[in-house]
This record gives sequence, C-alpha cells and structure tokens, in this order.
Amino acid sequence: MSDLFEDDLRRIQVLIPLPLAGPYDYLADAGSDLVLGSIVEVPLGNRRTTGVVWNVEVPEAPESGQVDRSRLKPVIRRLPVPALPEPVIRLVDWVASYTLSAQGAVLRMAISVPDAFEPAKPVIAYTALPGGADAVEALGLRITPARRRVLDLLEDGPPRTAREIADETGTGTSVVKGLADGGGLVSVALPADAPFPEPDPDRLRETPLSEEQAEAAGILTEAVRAESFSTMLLDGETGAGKTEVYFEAVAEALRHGKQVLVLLPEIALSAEWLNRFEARFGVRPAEWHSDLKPRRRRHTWRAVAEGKAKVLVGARSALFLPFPDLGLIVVDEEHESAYKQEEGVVYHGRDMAVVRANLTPCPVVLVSATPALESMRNAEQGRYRHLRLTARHGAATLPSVELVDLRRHQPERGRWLARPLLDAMTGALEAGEQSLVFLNRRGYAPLTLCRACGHRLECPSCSAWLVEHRLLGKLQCHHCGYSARLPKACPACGEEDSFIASGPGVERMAEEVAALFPEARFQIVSSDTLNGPAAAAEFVRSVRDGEVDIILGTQIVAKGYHFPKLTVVGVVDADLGLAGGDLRAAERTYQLLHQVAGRAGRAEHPGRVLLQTHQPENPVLRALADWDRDGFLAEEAAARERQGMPPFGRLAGLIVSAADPNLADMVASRIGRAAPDFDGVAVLGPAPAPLALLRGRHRRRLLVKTRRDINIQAVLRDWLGRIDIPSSVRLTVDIDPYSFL
DNA sequence: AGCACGCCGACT
DNA sequence: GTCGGCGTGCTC
Repeated sequence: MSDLFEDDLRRIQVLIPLPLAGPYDYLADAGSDLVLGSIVEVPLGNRRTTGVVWNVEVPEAPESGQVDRSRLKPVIRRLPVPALPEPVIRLVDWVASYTLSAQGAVLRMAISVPDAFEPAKPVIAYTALPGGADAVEALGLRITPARRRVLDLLEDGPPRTAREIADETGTGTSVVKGLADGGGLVSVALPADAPFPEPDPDRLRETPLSEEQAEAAGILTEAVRAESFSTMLLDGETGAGKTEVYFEAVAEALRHGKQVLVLLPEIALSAEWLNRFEARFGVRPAEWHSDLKPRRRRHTWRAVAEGKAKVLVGARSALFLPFPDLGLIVVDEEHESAYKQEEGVVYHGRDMAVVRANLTPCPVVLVSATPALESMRNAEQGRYRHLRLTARHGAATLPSVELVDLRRHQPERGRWLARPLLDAMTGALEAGEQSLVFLNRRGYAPLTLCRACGHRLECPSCSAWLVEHRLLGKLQCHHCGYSARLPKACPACGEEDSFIASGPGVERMAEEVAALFPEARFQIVSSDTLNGPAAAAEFVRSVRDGEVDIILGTQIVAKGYHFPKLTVVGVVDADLGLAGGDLRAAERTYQLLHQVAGRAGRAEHPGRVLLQTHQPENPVLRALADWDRDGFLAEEAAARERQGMPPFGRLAGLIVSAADPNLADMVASRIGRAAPDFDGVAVLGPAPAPLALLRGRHRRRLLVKTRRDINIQAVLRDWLGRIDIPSSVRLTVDIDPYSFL
C-alpha cells in the first residue's frame, strides 16, 4: 500500500449492533462526510452489516493493543439517514456501562429497524383508464369476468394497490398485473408513507383545568420552556386529572417546535389514552411498540429521526429512538414493573428515561397514583419536584375499602367467594350496577394433580406447575411456550381420569359466578381473552353499554379503564402477591390492589371494595383499608433502610444458567468463591434461583448488596472480569433487580 | 447475530 | 470412504 493511499484514509470507530463489548476500527476517506452518529454499512467477516460511527478521531497507537492498521477494512458507504443524535450515543454508552451489557447489544435496541436506512420504495397503485372497459378493450385486452370486477371496482374511489384490488375483487394479483402490463390500468406511485399529521397544541379544551391542575400544569410548562433537565413527579389519584395536566406540557413543547416522548407500560391497551390524545390534539400520535408491522416501524423510526413525528407514545424501547429535538419525556404509570426489561439488556425504562432527559437535556415527568418507593424518596430528597393533585373529578369520592377475614367468613368447600363479597355483588346486581371480581391468576387452575397418587403436572423445561386453561382445552406453562393436552392417564401411576384441579384461576371463578348468579352476564378478562387493541376496545364498549354485570379479571383490568357503573370490586385473594421473599412484594401488592380498588365508583355512584384475606393485620392490607398510601410507603421505606435495601443500598442479581446443572453449579460456586470481601459489600448465595429450571436451563443466583456510596458496577466488573466462564454458561447481571425470579 | 471451522455417526 | 450433526469461536 502506498503512503499516498494511506494518508487519504483515517481510522474511525464503528459500533455494530451485535453483542460486542466495544466499537471496531475501520478506515474512512479523509474527505468523507462521516460524523459521530453516522449510520454506515461496513464489512464484517464475509458479510456486510450496519453500524454507527462512534468516534471519528482515533489516533494511531501501535503499542496499545489497537488492531493493526493493516487489518482494517474500509467503510462501504454512509446510509442516507440522519446521523444518530449525540444524546442517543451517550445514552447507549451510559446504559451499557450501568447495566454491564455489551455496547453493541444496547445499540441494537436503537437501530434494530430492518431496512429503515434505505429510501422507502414507492408503492404502486392503480386507477381506471379514462373511457372504462371500452378503452381497455380497444387496447386489445379481453374483458374476462375477473378483469370486469377489477375495472368496476376502480370506476370510483381512490387508487388501490394490487393487493387491495385482489382482496376486494376475490381475484389474484396476477389479474391486476396482467391488466396493468397490457396498459389497461393507470399506475400511480403513492407517496411511500403518509406523513404524520401535526398535533395542534391549541385545540380547544373541553373542560378547563381546576386551580390545582392549572398550578401543576404551569410548573410543567415552565420546565418545558427552560429547555433544561429537571425531573417532576406528578402524583395524584386516578381521576384527579393527571393526563390533562401533562397534556399541557406536551402542548407547550409543541408550541416550541419540540418533540415529545410519552412512555406507557402497555401500549396495546392504551386505546383509551389514544382517544384522549386525539380529542385534545386533533390527531393521533405516532406509536412505538413490539407488535408494529415492519413497514410501520420503519416509517415511524424515520419520521422520528427526521423530526417529522412530533409526539410519539411508546413502550420502554421507544427511549432509544433517534429524536433530534426532544423537548419533553413523560413516563406514565411510572411505578409499573413492565418498565423493567428482564431479558437481554436488563434495564429499567423509567430510570433510563431520566438519564435520556438528562443527556438531551429536557424535562421528564413521572406520573403515577402510586409512585414507586424510589421515586417518592427522590421527591422527598428534593431531587424530583413533587406535584400533587388531591381532588378527584366531579362528584366521585374514594371507594370504601373493607377487609374480609377469610378465617371468619369461610367460603363453602370448593368455592372462593365469601359471604360479604357475595352480598355486595348481589346488591350491585339488584341495583343494575356492575361488579369486578379480581384474581391475578390466568386460566382455570394453577395446579393439576392426580387424585390417586398426588402427582403434580409440571412443565418439562421449567420448575413450574402447568396451568390448566379450560377455554383452550390445554395445559400451559406461563414461563415458556410449552403447551399440552390434559393426559388421559397419570404419567406417574397410570390411573385414568384421575386429575383434579387445585386452586382457582379466573376461568374457575367464572364457573362459580355462573353457579351463584345464574341470571348475571359475566365476562372473563385476562391476557388470554384480551389479546389486542380491538378486543380491548370491544371489552370497554360492552361494559360501558351495560352488557356485562360481572367482570372476572386479572391484573389486565387494573389499569386505565373507567366504568361508571362499576361499584363493587372484590379481590379474591389479596394475599396472593405477598408470599415469597421478594424485595418488592409488599410494594407491588399495594400498588396493584390500590389500582384495582380505584376501579370502583368513579362516577356519581360510591364504590365498595372488598379484599378477601387470611391476614387482615398485615400492614399492606391495613394501609389499603385505610387508603393510607403515604403511611404504607413510609413504613416500607423504614424497613428497607434497616436492611440496607434499595433505595438505601444498591442491589444486583447474578443469574448463572446452563443446560447442564453441574456446570451451572460449578460456575456459580466459582463466582461465589471469588467474591470480593470488603466493607460495604455483601454477597448472598449462590443458591438455586426461584425458577431453578427455566426453558430447559438450570439457574443459580447470587445477590450482591452494597452500600449506596459504593460503585456496584465497578465492583462487579473487577470481580466478574477475572472469572473464566465457559461459553455454554450464561451469566446475566441484573442491576436494581425488580423481581427475584 | 451469522458463519466457518472442527471433530464424531449413518449413508450413496 | 464421504455427508453432516451442532459445539466453539471470531468478526475491525
């Protein structure tokens, strides 16, 4: 290679969206327009891949372990999309460092949009030839029945694609192609993707804000105008009008030409939210979630990157979208554990939203009726500005919450609803009102066992019982995809038809309700029955229109919906989430049951909530009965502080998993033996993880607890970096674990 | 994530 | 004698 040639090429770094620890070095033309964040195509092995320019000024440092210049390959080309904004690049670095993940694995979350980097292909659509069928015939084309239907369809209406024409006329696309090739149709190129309409910040509001709302909205809009980083906790009961308040901040960002990101935990269920947004701003926002079709996904990604999508509502992965001009982030239902990603890069969407806002910089608003303990603590410490909304809308009052002591009010044998709840439901039914029976268990029964020998049906690849789903006629594992029919004979003792269901799920509750209230119309609502926005919308409509008397629901009904005629909420087993040694069991149970309770009596009708429990003296249940959220949080915080648990200390979970149980044990104990031994760091384990077998892999767990002033990532990097881990063994690090599974 | 390399069982 | 199973390791 001549010196002249080498001088024209400079060394740059490109991060590739593969689980690689850092960027690779490539060569680029000295005069090329590559900048930090440019999206490029590069050779990798014998294939090509997409990557992002991570560093444009890399000095030659031959002695430093840098890959030798002679091994570097040149960048193939820059792709025709805007460069990744710098805050996104810094976010990727930050998340990788915080979660101890490979940088490339984090980048994948930001650019895993197949084909988004090429100009969109125009869509060809067809319209009728002027002159109709006669004109077509004049071209020498025969008018077959199928062709006739196509021409009739295109007589009026907009241009349609070949696919649409085929579907609407019951032919194949070949008929359309045949006509078009012969010149019998006019083809037009549609703009590839319809542009995202601009939300109108100044569309009239229907209801003016209350004084309290206006004050909170004023603080938020002021933060938006400041265009600097700040965090606000918008805290108020369901029905207090939190959404209207943050919509004002969204409007203010729009007036300043800024983009807005709204994170929601369950995008599929947010038809309600989208309708409210549309009512306020006149158009629907852009959406981002896992079931977007690839085409829509690509279009949305580009529209965000080009600054054309002004408001985007999305699930946690939307955090990594390339907003060039972000002016506000909202995290609604900030306490939701759905924000925690548990697979791959393990991160918490709410926390990373705060980081994203800091790097941008822009304000971030965390919104909840039951804020996470961490968020409350940050508010108390003055790190977050705490905005409280205290009034509930209109005439609605808080529901009354009663504990039903199951030791005193024992349901009949084989039944789960106790007398006080049954009476309340009867009352609602007679008054023409609705009830919700809440049980956070999908399916018919959580456990199926053999009457003859006691054998329990278990998942072959997880340590979990198979759950009977009678509606599907299947047994299912809720941790992997395993599904099977109920066997005729017991696999352990061979006895036939010996299986009995043990314990209730929502399907079984429906059976009980049907037996006790034969005249009532009921509906089961779980993720099995509510699989998609259309089903969710239909459910909401049928309840609103009074077509349902009793809802049997899992946690899927806990959020977002308000039903004016729902006056009784019964929780079948309020103790369900409290069992087990999970750090956040109490907090999560409180949040979930508070939210479920909030479904009762939202209009003029006062609501009644009945919590069935075996431990009415439990602080979580007492706090629920007294509607004393802050008292509960204070008590919970004190307990965590005593134990040095988050947010008073730092916690990390290490999960070692392998197909071979002995190998998992060996590596786990190797890690345990190498554990650092110094003040402020405690290591528990290794022990079998709560799900000791998951998807065929044996799992061992260690918990690392450190003082708050210790950099737990540095401790882990140093410790784990010295351990030799065979490639068949996987080590997952979970910083700030939420569930201990 | 791909894809090649590499070392042990059933076949034209 | 080969074709091919997927375990292991590398990609600037």
